[in-house]
Amino acid sequence: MLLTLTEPADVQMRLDYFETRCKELGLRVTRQRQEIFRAVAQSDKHPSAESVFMQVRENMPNLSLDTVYRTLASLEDMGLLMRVGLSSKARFDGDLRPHCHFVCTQCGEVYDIFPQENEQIACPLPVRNIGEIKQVNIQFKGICKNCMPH
Amino acid sequence: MLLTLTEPADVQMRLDYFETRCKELGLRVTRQRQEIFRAVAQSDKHPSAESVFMQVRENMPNLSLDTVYRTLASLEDMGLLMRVGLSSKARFDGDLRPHCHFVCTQCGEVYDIFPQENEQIACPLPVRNIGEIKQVNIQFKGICKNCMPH
DNA sequence: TCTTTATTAGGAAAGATTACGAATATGCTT
DNA sequence: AAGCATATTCGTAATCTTTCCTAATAAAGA
Repeated sequence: MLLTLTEPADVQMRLDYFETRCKELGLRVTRQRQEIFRAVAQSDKHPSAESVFMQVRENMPNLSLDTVYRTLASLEDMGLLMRVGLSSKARFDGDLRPHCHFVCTQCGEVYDIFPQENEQIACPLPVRNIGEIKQVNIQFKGICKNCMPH
Repeated sequence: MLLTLTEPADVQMRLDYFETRCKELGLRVTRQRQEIFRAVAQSDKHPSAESVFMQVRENMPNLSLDTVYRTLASLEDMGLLMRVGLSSKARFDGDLRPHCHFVCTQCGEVYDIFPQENEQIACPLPVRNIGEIKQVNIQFKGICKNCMPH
């Protein structure tokens, strides 16, 4: 299968936006942040922290793994990249009726969301070209009412 | 908020189905498996491995954590429960256009799925009652074509 | 250039999950 | 009911992923 690589121009635009965003938020534009963001922005491979670390390290041998984790988390907070999946701790659900989950990023609580009668969850997308689906997982992330500053 | 607890009768039905399923697959119905499955089946709290461990341990002080992890994984394979979220390793995506992911449970590869022009991803569900949504995550799990026994 | 202070490197610690060998108990057979 | 074969479990150690801590570093404004 052919994967379309992100255009360099596009990456440059994103890097520019990254700098803008940093300045907006009063965050320093360090070389580490730039390179780490670039590594994710120009990849189609959904890299792990470890693989970002390996790649950026080629040009920055002193980069620490902690910095990668810290930076990826802050880039996520800044809305510059998204984390695929959830937190590092597995949670289980014995209820197999089709439903979604709302995960509170503050307290970690997981809420069930059952679709209304007339609502369809299933998204009939061109997934079948990729493989055989065994399971669908729809998650919302946000702040739950308990954690909201009333 | 009031959470409806799963009916006991329902749990008993699930336990029966659990036994049937074990026998179908030639797996032994051990007390550990029963109790671990029961703990998840009768909970609305999306428990973690650790909390299942703690709970079942009250009546089985010798239960080992390894057994909990092993059993939860096999129950997932058997289709008796689902794992909320993904694997233990975080993956990141710099592409913020709305799209879904297909995760191959065999090789771990993550594929992007972009919706067609006329397709809507967003599911307008009663999520707003729970909190403020920051992000939506739609994942498909299955076996990708590369890993399928052609 | 100088100063302030956010950020990083490096290693150690914590947290979550898995691996391993000896002991146990299930399901089958008699 | 007893015995057997072997899948499963226990207990602990090891691994893997992520986070914490402190001195050193470097970005941004004066």
